[in-house]
Amino acid sequence: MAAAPGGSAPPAGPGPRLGFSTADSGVGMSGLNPGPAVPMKDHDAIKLFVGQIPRGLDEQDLKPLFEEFGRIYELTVLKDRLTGLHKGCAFLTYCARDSALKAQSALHEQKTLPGMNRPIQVKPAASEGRGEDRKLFVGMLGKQQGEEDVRRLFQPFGHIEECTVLRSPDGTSKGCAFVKFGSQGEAQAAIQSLHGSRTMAGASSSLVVKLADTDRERALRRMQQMAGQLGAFHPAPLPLGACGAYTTAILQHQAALLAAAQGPGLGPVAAVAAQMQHVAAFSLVAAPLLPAAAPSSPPGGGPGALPGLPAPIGVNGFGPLTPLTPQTSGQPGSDSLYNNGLSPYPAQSPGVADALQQAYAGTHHYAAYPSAYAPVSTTFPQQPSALPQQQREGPEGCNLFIYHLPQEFGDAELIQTFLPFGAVVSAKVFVDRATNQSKCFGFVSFDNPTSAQTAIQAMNGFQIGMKRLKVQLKRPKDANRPY
DNA sequence: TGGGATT
Repeated sequence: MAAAPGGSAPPAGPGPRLGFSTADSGVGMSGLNPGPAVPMKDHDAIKLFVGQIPRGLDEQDLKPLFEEFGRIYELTVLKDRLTGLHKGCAFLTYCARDSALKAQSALHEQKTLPGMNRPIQVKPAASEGRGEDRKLFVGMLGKQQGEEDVRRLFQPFGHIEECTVLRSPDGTSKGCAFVKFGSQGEAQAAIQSLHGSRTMAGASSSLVVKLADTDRERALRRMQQMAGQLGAFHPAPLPLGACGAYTTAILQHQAALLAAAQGPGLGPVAAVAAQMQHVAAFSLVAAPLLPAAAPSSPPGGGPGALPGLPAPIGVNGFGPLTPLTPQTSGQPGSDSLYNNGLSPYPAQSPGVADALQQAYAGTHHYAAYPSAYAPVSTTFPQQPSALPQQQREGPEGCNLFIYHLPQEFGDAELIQTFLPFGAVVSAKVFVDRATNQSKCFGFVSFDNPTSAQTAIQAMNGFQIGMKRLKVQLKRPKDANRPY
């Protein structure tokens, strides 16, 4: 085993030694390390767990049994740390990997030692994992870095069993790799030293070195990707309860646009109206969670007054702005959903525009609190149930660039904001990987250019606090390159 | 004002 650099010894186990060894797993152990010359063990040696050993047998007694499969590097009976009592099991490492495999196949559950009712257990120790705890995922590699470059980077930390750079079908690197070490300790040493330690040429962030996904995690990831593949967002699966004040206010704003569209034939705004029906249907799903709609419209042409829509439940159904439906305040659930138990919106019945201002002012107000009182994540709750979506661009003319987003805006809020204008294929707020902070811009893709144009019409210049949203078509990929 | 990935 190669020593880890920087003087930090890998925790996988002691090197060759005689006599006593210190436990590496919190159990007191006495060691046996046979042979006058200190034996070397193979870099790929396997540490075996041996179970169902009679309490009366110590290392010297067990040695002959196991030596017939090869030279023993280390054999240690596990003893209780406090009482020193034999725990009925041991760790066994042969010098050669092959010896371990032979011993396992010859002994594991094949014979029962005297006095035991169950057959002996001989199998790789849990600390050996199944490769999972010594296989690393490496991200943020430069696209030109190949296997050899990656090996050079990792070889100081131990023996590399596998090294694979992930590539697209056309052969270009995906900027990430798998590196499998001979031991867990080597893998951990590499993580400690390399993760975040440098930024590779051509990478957008510092090197990522972490344990690779387990099979289970991988399966989960696959499922999520499948779900993401289903494509455009349909309103129904989105958890509405997590909808934040901003989003709600924006929806109110959209409702205001609708209200302004009372006459026929207003083009894009009429398209919004069509989409709002979509949203109204959507809100039915969440209705049990939400305050009942006001039976009468608020003054000033509020959403309840919208003409031509099936039922006014939709817009009110979204709203945390309880002043619009004051009779609902105090209903179970509404406080925790919408007020964070902190500062209810003032009990008045403003017009939609006012409600908008209130919502933004309120949210900014929260953000000014010490984080212990009003963490941003409370205003915009995490949505563990929201599946990570596949990033997909829509057709030409369907992709929007949105700038001056509120700092707290996440993907979910972006989706909510633009959903009323059409089927959202993807929505992404850009996040600084180092700080996890939003960069306050993002992209939204629709499945048709009309939706995109409608969204620009409705939302470009929309004021939030001191800023106005900038909503425009995304520049084509190479528009920046002058030549 | 651009896509951070898991054989």
